Amino acid sequence: MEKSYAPERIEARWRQRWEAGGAFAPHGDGTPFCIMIPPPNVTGTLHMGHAFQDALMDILTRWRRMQGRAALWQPGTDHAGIATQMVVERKLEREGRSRQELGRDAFVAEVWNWKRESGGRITDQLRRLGASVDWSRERFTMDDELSEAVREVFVQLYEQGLIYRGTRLVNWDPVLRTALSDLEVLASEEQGHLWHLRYPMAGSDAVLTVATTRPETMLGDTAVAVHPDDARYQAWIGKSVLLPLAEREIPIIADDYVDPEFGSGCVKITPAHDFNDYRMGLRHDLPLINIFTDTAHLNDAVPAAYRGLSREQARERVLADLDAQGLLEKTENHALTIPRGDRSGAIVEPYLTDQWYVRTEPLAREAVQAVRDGRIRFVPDNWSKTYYEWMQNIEDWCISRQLWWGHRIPAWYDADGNIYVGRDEQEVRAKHALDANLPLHQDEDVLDTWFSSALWPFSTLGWPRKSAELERFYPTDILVTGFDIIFFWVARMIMMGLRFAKDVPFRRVYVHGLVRDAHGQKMSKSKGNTIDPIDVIDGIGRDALVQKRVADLMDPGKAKAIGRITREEFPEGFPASGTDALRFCFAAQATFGRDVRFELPRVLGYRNFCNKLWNATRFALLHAERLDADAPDANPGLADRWIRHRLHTTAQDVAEHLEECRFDLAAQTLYDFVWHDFCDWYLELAKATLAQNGPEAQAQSTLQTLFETLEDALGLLHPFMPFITEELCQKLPQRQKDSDAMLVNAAWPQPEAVADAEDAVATIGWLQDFVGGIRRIRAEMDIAPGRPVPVLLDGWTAQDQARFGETEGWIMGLAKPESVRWLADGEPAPESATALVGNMRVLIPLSGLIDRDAELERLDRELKKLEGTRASVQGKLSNENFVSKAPADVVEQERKRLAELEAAHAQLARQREKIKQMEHA
RNA sequence: GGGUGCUUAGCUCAGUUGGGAGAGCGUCGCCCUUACAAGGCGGAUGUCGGGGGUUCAAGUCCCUCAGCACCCACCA
Repeated sequence: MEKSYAPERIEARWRQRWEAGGAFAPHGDGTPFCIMIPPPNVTGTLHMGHAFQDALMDILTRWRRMQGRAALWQPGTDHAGIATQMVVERKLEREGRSRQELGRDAFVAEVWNWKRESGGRITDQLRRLGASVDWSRERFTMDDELSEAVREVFVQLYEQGLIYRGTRLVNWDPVLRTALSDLEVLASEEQGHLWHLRYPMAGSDAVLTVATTRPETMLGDTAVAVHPDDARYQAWIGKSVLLPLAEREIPIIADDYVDPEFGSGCVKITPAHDFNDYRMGLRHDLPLINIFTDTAHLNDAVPAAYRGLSREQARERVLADLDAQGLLEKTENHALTIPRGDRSGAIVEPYLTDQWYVRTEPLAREAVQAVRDGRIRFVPDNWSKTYYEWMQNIEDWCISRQLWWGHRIPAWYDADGNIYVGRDEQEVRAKHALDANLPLHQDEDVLDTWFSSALWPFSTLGWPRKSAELERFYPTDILVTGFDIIFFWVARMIMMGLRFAKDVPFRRVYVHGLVRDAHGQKMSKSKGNTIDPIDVIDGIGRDALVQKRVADLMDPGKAKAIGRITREEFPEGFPASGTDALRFCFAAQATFGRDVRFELPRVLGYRNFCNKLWNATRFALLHAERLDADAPDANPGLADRWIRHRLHTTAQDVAEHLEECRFDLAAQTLYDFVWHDFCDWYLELAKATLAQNGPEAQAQSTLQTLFETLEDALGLLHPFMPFITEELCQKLPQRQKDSDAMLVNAAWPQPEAVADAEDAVATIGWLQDFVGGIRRIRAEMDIAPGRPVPVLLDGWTAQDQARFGETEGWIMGLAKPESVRWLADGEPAPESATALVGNMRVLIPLSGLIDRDAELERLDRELKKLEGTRASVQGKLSNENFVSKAPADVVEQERKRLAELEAAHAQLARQREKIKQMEHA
């Protein structure tokens, strides 16, 4: 066995063997357990967020599988409409081609090609993480079966009156030239201006001043509004102004919406290009004048001079022209929120179009109820508040997109514009008894990507067929996802699941935080602070890392700064940490309600943990030959009982934490057990036992405990660190017999409770104090660990003697005293350094070894600490209220504690006095 | 304007129903002790953001202020 752990040597082998062995398909007839992977973009690459999320899902899946559940982790990818279309369009652009040039069919074929080429990348990366998804069930949102589910849901919703086509203002992305849902629009706080424009009164010399942040839209104004109670404008209501430049007369109306305090108290109304104005237009029956093309250039509805200008050009031109006419009163700086498309970054334009909508209110009502009555639980629970908040204010969902990549809307039109919705053209013709010669054309638009994602929990399982998988695995057990898509995805899955699969899609939703960089910054390509999880696993050189970060930057000017910062932060690049260390790191960081900062040193810490585990196994294997499988069961020794008890409680705690999705606590518990209990103490104790010439039965008991504990620890760690645990487990002597048995298929360890654990815990604790005391004196007095020192014991009890009798061999091995002598009652001790074990004093005589002043200083420090604690306990106990009101057991505990503190203090004080006197003598 | 979360050691974070402030990393000292120097042993380090309240007792519950972050929202 290699002296050090080298992850790259073991991971590929096990990935291959697990998959070949069909380990990831659900098997057995245990209670089903199912997790749906949030399908990543098919052409995307794995980022830290995925790795984090996938690590957690895999921990749950592997754990449940080991518990005997028929576990299915359903994999697959999403077609990601806009994102994928943009990527392919950009690729075409580089090749000097364009989507429009190709035409729809050729373009879609091009995207499929792209998907075939690059679609395997993210699934390969998922494999690298050790994700135990059932690859045989991999799905894609545009698979035939899933597309069928999409059409089925669309048709049924339409028939239920929950899908309709409507003409309204939508969020229009003029760069992508498609409608967007509300969720795809992000508000960004930006610095702008507030322009005060003068609108002359019709048939009068007076002017009305309106304030606006978008002067270019004035060409589409169809009214000016004031507050009905605003004294300044009472006389004007009902009259009209002459709209400058456009030379149209528009009315002055009164509406509560207007805030008299803001600007001039007078608002221009552009119903076709502003959501508020649109609503006001409806209230006052105002005409709508659309002045934009779908690329946000001015159209023919404006005077010839402005036609064809972009929004930006139009603004300048309008302002200049107004100014020239003396109609620009003033310009103020003004901060405002600007809506931008989440993909393109373009300023979104409210734009009047025909789109398809889902009526969400009835669906949302059912979806809220499912969370209210606990059929779905958010973990942590506070996310349910966010969910309610949104669901109660939900707007209808615009589901049509003017894209080519996606599920085409199953609606057909005849020449008269009649709409026919159906599963396919044939069905539509049959259903509406349409003549075979009547020309029909299908809606050009595709559905919002999230429409098919919303069906994922049941479409992947075979719906609308009543498949066995659907029957077995739906509702799924838990969804693991980020808070950023609660609205996009989680809420919509709940709505669709309840309506079509007739039950909740999952029973719990575990919401994790965002993975940020070490400084708490969001990772992004443009900031140049992204970290590829695969690079953490395999390691990457500094220069390669820099190169990766500066490649394909939107703003190449940033390359230099990014390079500098990267070199500074990672002068050595990343060392290879291995998948297990990365996974364990994620688990350890997965606490509730907090984003996680990814710090390389922490991963390295867990790589060291892997190495520790590796070497602990190596140690055990050195003794494998001595293990006699046929040895009769001996009475387990003290240390054996102690470690078995610790193993038992560890296993229980880990399972409890996992039930509650406290991955951090589970990981911490395992880390502590393996490193501190098993390696630091038990292996050292076992070493001593095995080295001594004691009875062979005792050695065999130790060996049995050693190997069994190690095997169980590997089992408990397996969901977190699948590769190294599988590798090490195979090497254990008890595993050698059955070479086909893999840990991935093993049962979750359930170590037995130890009957007389209390005694073992107390005695080992006593031993730890004893050994620790001597070590501390050595360390502080600069006595080399190997140098033998005589030890005297004073103030001991029969119990101390009994315990020493049980642990003498270990103490001699671990603390290396030259000799141990029990002082008789009243026997004078030489001046010594002191440690306390309970009330017994462990003394190491000063002669020649110990610095008297240093020991006095040390004692003073100890005494001061004791005095501080003592004072606080005394304070409590001398408080009558505490004694009378606190529970009796708490009071009793404090009394006991005070007695202990006082005894300890007395012992040390006595010791100090002694040294002091001897000094004077 | 509504809503949520965070503030604990130099750094990153645990601290479950109120009852002796913890871990990892870093740091300091000693040690290449035959599983592991990616290691061992030991040490130091905290007005638990500020203020107020409830309580015998508050990092933990309540109020308030401050700072940071995020989400939602139609003020031109």
